Amino acid sequence: MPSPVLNDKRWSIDLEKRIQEAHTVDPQVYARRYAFKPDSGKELFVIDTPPPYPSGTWHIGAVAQYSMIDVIARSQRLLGKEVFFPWGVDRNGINIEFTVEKNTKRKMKTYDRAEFIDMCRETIETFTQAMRKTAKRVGLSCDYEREYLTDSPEYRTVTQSIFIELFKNGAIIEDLRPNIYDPVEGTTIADAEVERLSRKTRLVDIAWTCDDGTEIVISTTRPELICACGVVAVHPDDERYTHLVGKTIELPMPVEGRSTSVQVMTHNSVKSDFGSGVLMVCSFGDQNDVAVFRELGLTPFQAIDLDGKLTEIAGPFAGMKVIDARNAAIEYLEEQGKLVNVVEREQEIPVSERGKNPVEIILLKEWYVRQTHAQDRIREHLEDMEFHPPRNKQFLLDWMDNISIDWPISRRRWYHTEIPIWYSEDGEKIIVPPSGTYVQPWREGPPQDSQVLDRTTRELLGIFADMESELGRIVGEEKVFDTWMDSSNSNLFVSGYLNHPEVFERAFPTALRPQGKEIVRTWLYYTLLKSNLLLDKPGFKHVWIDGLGMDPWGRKMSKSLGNGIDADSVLECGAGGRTGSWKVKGPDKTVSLRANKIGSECFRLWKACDAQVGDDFHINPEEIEKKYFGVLTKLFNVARFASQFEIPENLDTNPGNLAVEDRWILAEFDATMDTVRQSWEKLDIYTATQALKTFGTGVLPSHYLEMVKSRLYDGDMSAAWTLHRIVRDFMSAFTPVCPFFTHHISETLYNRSAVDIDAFPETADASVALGTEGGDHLRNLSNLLQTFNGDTWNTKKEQGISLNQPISGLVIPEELSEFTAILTRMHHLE
RNA sequence: GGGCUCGUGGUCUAGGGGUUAUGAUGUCGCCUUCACAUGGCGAAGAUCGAGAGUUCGAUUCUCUCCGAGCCCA
Repeated sequence: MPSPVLNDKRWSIDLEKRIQEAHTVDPQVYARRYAFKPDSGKELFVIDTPPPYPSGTWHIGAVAQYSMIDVIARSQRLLGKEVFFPWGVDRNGINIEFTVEKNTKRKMKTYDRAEFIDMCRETIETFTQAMRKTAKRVGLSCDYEREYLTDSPEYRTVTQSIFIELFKNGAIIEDLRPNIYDPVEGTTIADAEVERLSRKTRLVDIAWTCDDGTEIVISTTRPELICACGVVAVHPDDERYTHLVGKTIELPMPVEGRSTSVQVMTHNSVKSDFGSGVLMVCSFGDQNDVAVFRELGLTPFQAIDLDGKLTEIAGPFAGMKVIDARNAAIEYLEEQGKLVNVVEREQEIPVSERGKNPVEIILLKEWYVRQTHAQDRIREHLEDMEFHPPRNKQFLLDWMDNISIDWPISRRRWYHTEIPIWYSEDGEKIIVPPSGTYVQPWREGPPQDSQVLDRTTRELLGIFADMESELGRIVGEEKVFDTWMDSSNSNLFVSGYLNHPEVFERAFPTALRPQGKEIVRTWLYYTLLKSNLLLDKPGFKHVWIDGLGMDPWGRKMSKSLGNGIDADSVLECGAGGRTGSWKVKGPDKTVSLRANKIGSECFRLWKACDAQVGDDFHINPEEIEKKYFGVLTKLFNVARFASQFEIPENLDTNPGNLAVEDRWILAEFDATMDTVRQSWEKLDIYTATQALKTFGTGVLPSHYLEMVKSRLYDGDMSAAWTLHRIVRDFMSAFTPVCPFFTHHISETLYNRSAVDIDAFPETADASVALGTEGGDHLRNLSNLLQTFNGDTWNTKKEQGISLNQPISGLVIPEELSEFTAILTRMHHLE
């Protein structure tokens, strides 16, 4: 008997790793396969890869999502597109600042700014390396040579240039507005960065006195803010207080430099059933206060400063931290006999997402991207974008419905892109660098060819070199951008904006934005906003929004729950014969999970066909192995079986003398391949993979191979041609999901790697293709054929005969008369 | 409190106004059969979360409730 060309007895993790290493060993080969070649003449397909944020370990759910982005990248190459699958790393931001602060046990602002920035860069570099290793291990076919870092001068230049562009066209403005502020980290944050935490707070009832002597009780959790009270409000329908409306009411605490009383007015937002039904409105206790101040046209007070301490209007409490001032205020009120009641209760308070610090709303002069006016236009652009799955578009629409204020983009942090502005001494003119230059105004002066603009009208006044003498002492902006200001340029950057205009022309709108649903309101929304404000275009052709990777019980993985599963442990499971085991805290008890072999190919296969895109998915290594490693084993063995038979010289040309069963399986294969091709075109990974799996582990081995085995052993070249043609094309179509597996098989058997195929395989036998009469006829017999085989196996089993023993008395159905010869031979019918 | 998802054999999952409700895994039974026992063949296993409504007909559409998750206030 001939021996198989595929040496290994079965697919293994060590084999997978060997193939993977060989795959990346030659940079030129790698580049030929995966580098972006915009001049190849093919249609461009640029993927706006989510640049991961390096922070120790990479979340396994994100790794799973990325592997699916890779499936899309590879499937688009298979369809003949020129794919740019960039590898970017998001390195700006407060996370890395926190890491350095934690490592050195020193707050950022105690450092020299330049020194701190260097420390951040060094620290993040080590994380970046680890992340790239995982990316390669899971098989991402990114163009790593063109790696971009969002903290590189090249990337930051784009951010700064876009800012200047938007400032000039009026989409970015500077204004004094109430801002959400994190006093501990000392920076403004956006709406999207606020979350809520449940904490114990004291709700205090305070007695206030009106000018007519009436005493009323007001409940509040923020007594320290009485000094910033602008108005006392009751609901217009609340008859208990009608008589008080318009009266003046005395503040129950001493204040400095402001009136000691306020008016009682009505407002619809007051909840009559909360406390006494009377509300003190302070600048600013919460977002509602902001709205009331705006609607009633009141001038806000600055009660809290940038350090989170009360200002001088707080009189005796000035200079105290908010929490100390609160305690002191309660004590004071008690002494004065104005404290009616105190209740301790659970309340959800707004905190910053990163630092978990209670946030304050304070008045600050900041930079804003105007966005409320752009919503309708963005909606129009959305019509031209295809969402996968369509229902996940709703996350975006809901968020857009809630947008009521502009986007504050300036932050008082350091490891971010600098706002590229200098101010003239009189503060009336600003200096901005020329497009394409990266500047750091906190430590350098403007380039000579910078432009001087009027700060309010944005009118161009001249060139810096000519005007330097009349500007006085120039001050560089110290503030930086919100990191989303960087991230939301990613599609522009990877498509060639500014750096490669001729590519950008063809590549924008960017072909694909793949991402998780948890960052729809930030990354996706801000990107679309930018593309709209800058170019008035939709940002993408396709938006692909995947669900989140959850623990085996469907809960979010988190350190505190102890239910995390490390990505590397899954990818390395089985390497060197080492099994994997995981201790995961379940809802009731800690569960031990075990698996012998997983690896990248099995992991990818699992993600590709375990659930449709967009749904949250449960990650359980035990199940991944149980359900999908067998699929790989099966497919490998089909190929290994085939590999022992002669491979016809010309697999591309149909020999023309095929037996009916050969033509039948080719008819079935053509239908499968048609589904696969269409699914790859629609970015439908699930359907494509399911179709391949069903064919490759089902009808092909169970029915066709059983049928033609004896012909193959007899050296029948028609059967060999059919089988090899199918195996070869199958590997090509399957390569997006399991690139190393298919690479190995196709290279070993056919001297041509499946990963190099850049045209979807053509029909092997045109006479049985989808839509032909001959093909339909054969496909219609499939069920009957498979049922007959099943019945025959069953009958043998019932009669206690082994499958290769002859059997008599079975009748082949009339419709299958064409198959009489082969079925008789297959089952040893007598 | 509001919004959006999701609830289908033990477990995971497909589907969708009329189907014997898909597939996998697990369970059980049989089979060393010349690619594969990390396998093959077969069997059992689901009142499609609960209730009401629309309909000739609902697991599918609508509503209410229950449960899970995410997001927001």
